[in-house]
Amino acid sequence: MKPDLTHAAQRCPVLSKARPDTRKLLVESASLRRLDRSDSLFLHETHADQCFVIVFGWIKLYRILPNGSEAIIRMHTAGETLAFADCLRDGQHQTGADAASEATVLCIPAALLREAIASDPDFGRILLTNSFDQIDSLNEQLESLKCQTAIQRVGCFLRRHARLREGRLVVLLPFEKGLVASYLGIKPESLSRALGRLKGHGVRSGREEIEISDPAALDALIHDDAGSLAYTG
Amino acid sequence: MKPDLTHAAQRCPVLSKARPDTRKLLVESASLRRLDRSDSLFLHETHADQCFVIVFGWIKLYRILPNGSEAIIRMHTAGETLAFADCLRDGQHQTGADAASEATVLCIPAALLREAIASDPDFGRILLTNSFDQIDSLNEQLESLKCQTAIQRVGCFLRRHARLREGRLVVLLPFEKGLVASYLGIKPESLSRALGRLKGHGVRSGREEIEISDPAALDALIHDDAGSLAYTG
DNA sequence: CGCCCTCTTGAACCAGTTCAAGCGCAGTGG
DNA sequence: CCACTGCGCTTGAACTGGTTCAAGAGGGCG
Repeated sequence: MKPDLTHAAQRCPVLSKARPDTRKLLVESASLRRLDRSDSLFLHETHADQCFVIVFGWIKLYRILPNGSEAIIRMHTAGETLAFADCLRDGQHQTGADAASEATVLCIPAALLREAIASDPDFGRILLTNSFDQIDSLNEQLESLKCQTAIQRVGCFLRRHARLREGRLVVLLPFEKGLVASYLGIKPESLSRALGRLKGHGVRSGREEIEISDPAALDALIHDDAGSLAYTG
Repeated sequence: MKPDLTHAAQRCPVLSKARPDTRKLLVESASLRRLDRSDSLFLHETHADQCFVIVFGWIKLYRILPNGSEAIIRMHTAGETLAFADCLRDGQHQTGADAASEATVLCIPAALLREAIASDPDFGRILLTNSFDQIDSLNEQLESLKCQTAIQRVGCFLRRHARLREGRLVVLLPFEKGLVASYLGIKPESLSRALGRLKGHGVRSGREEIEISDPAALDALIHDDAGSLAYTG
C-alpha cells in the first residue's frame, strides 16, 4: 500500500472494514488525484467509469438547475465514498462533483470495484452497510430541513463540525460560507445573520474560525421548540 | 406462494428481481399483517427483529421530536421495503412506522432475511441496488426541499402521484392532507393555500381527488424559476 | 494602489406560519 | 329524523423568518 494512504484507508469505513487483500487490491491499483478548489471530479450525466474515496478535503455533489444555477445536494469529506452506486449500476453519474476545497481522492476503476465484489463476498455486505448508514444520514438531513428553522440548522452544522483544539471547541469552516449556506438550504445573507444571532447562544464567530464557547447554550437553542413544522396528527 | 401475494411480489423491486427460490423462501415463511389507519407497525428505538414489504397502502416513517410532536421522515407504499437496514445491522429501528392508510404488509423475520442473503449471493446485490435507488430518491427530496418553494413541491408531489383514470390525470390523495403537508415540510394551511393557487396552473382540486387538467401548465410552474435558493458560486 | 471576491449589513419585500374563526361531513345519540 | 359533536379542511388577518436588492467593509493579490 502506498505509504500515505494507510491512514486514509483507516479513516474510510468501507476500506478499513474490507479484507486486507481486498483493500490492497483496491488501493494499489487505484490512482491518486489532487484537486484544487472548484476543480471538477466528474460531471452529471456522464458515464461512471471510476468511483472515489476521499483522502483529504471536501467534495460537493451538485446538480445544475433549469435556470443554470447549481443545487448543492451533499458535501462529502475524508473517508467517504463517491459514485460507488453509479459505477455498480454501470450507469451515469447522478450528480456532478467538484472540489469544495483542496482535496485528494483515490480513483478506483469501476472494473476493479466489481472485481473486489466478485472475489470477496463480504465486501458487498460492507458496501450494503455503508449504504444503509448513508440512508440514515440522509433521513436526518430531511428531518432537519423539514422541522428546523435556518438558525437551528446552522447550529446543528456547527456542532457537527466542531473539534476540540487546544481546549476550545472550534469549527474551522471547511469551505466558503456561501457553500455552507447553500448546503443548509439558505442564502449566504441568512447564514451571516444566523451566525450573528447565535452570538447570544454560545457561539463566537470570527473569520475562518468559529468558536462554540458554550455548547450547552447552543444545544438548548437547537432542541428548544424544534418541530415548529412537525406533524401534529 | 400465497395466491394474493404474487401480484405484490411482482410490484416489489426487491422480490421481483430475486431468484425464484429466494422469493419463495421469503414470501412463504413470512406472515401477512393488516393495519388500519394509524396502527403502529414498529416503534423508534425498539429492536428490529422483522423487516417488511408493503403489499398495499401507505406507511409513514416518523420520529418523535423533543417537543412531543412527530417529524414525518418518509412515506412508503406498495412494493417498497421497510426496516431491511435495521434488521441486517441487527440493531434498533431508526424511525417509528405507522399505517398512514389501511395497509397490508408482509412481515419477514430478520433471520429469514439473513438466510436469504447467505444462500443467494445475488440477493445481496439486489438489496444493494435497491438501497442505491433509495439514496437517489432521498437526494432528490433534499434537492427539492432546498431549492423549491412550497408550491413547487406541492406541484411535484401531484405529478408524482397522478395516474391516468378514464382519460383524466387524477391524484387520489393517499392519506390525509395534514400528513401530505408534513411530508412536504409545510403546514396544512399552506398546503390548502398552495392547492388554491395551483388552480391557476392546470390543477382542479376537489375533496379526496385532485385533477391535473393541464399538465404542461403545472410543469411550467414547477420548472420555472426553480432554484431561487440555489448556489450561485 | 486598485481590483476582485467574499462576507456583512440595512431596508423593503414576500412566502409561509400562527392564531382564530367557520365550514362540511361522518358518527352518535336522542 | 334531526340536533350535537368532533374532526379535517379551508379561509382570513396579523406576524415572522428568510429573501431580495443594494451598498459597503475587509482581505488577498497583481
